Amino acid sequence: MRAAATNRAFDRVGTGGPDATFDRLDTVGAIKHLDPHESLVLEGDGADRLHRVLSGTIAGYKATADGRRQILAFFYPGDLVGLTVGERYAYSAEAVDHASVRSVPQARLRELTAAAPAMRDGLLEALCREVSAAQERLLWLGRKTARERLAGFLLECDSRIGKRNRDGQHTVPLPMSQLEIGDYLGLASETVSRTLAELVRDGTVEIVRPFSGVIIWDRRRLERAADEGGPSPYPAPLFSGS
Amino acid sequence: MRAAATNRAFDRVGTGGPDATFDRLDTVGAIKHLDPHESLVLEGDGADRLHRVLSGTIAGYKATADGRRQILAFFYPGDLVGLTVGERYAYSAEAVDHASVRSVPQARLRELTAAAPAMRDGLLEALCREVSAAQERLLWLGRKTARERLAGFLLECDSRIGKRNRDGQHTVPLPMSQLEIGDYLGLASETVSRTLAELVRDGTVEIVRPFSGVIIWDRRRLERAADEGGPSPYPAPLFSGS
DNA sequence: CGACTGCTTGAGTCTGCTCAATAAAGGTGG
DNA sequence: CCACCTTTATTGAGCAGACTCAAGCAGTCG
Repeated sequence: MRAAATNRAFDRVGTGGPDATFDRLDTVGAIKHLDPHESLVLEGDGADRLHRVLSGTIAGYKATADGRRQILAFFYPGDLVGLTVGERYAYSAEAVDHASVRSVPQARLRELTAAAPAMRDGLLEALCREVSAAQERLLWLGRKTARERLAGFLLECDSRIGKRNRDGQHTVPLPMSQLEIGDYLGLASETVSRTLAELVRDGTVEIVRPFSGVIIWDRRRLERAADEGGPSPYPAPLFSGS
Repeated sequence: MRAAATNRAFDRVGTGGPDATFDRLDTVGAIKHLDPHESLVLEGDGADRLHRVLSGTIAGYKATADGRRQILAFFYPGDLVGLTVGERYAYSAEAVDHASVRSVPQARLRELTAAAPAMRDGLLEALCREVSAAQERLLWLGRKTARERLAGFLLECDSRIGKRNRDGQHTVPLPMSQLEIGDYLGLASETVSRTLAELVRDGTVEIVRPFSGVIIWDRRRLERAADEGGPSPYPAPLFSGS
């Protein structure tokens, strides 16, 4: 049972997605392996396939003519890449590290959704979560400081792929480079480095060397940093009045 | 036939949405009138209704504890506000000007979607467009200059609610204040004012006084401003090589 | 005809960017 | 296994785009 073995790779995905809903996708389509930075889909290309991440990390992004890049999402095992109603991909996607995906032809997908209403509901829900995630990010990029964005990012990564370690702390793997984190947060890579250094000086987090993740030492402070920005002025208001 | 009369209000919506798909929504739910700045839904509240804009403009937004605000979308007649799979609204929404909506209870909506597959497909498509719009905006907020964002915004407004006037130019109504435009583009209202003044100095657009919209005098230049930023260095590369 | 709200414009500041130099990792071939 | 080369991270110096604060103006509404 190869499918079952493959599935185990994302049993641990924590967002509580309707992952099980898409299990039957595992019976169709071809598996593709990607090297770091290898392209999976390109914005504007015909959206002939839907991709489900099996292992590794994929970055979805948009780019401007002059090379600026905005990463829209990091996709982890269980996530769907290239979901669209139109006939063209709305964004490009490439592997962050060594990754593998199962690519399901649109035609097969249509058959499956026609047969299984639960599948269609699953797609609706996945799409809904995608909207919600993108909108949350709009607040970050439009209105938050570098410190707030990075803190929010680390917490987001923790909830998706973080694990509690033997010391009771959470270790958050960061498979992407600081440049990619910057492209996700709308920051220069230098700013990511500096801001991360600040969180380390605080004692909020520790960097796993060589750079491959962080350990969260003071979650409370990290949460405060995520929606206040300041190093730690006064306890969070917690929506008391007004 | 009051429903038909109400419908006419958004016959002109230009995004080619599946508006007709939702016509049967017009047979259920109550019509609500909203004054400027009147709240329609609040983030976190129980998402017991889906709202369809009949007239006017609605702003969907998220806010931070300390009052910073990011407008996620402006909703025009025909648009759906409050679409979510979860049981809580993911964002707040309030009227920009005098507006009216039809509010359909979730229960009725479920009945309707159960009965009409086309309705469900319509929701899927609407959601998909919402993702796409949000992701495009991520690129703006993360990687574009004030000039690029504003130019892009004016073009977006034009394509949604702009009209060709007698002189052959496009007139774009802007029902929202410059503060609201700023909250949409992640800019201070002063920056909106200044940047708009720059486009006026260029001869790219003209402001309709009192401030209520713009006339686009040089669309080519506006398009260049939207994806280059610079006042007008050299003709757009148009993706020639690489 | 005032009072309010929203727009405009100026002056100064600041966050985050660019450019640049150095250090640390990772990969490759001898 | 080591020397070499490339890529990525760190840190500093200076700059700039956009923000804040503030004053003045205009249009609207009671």
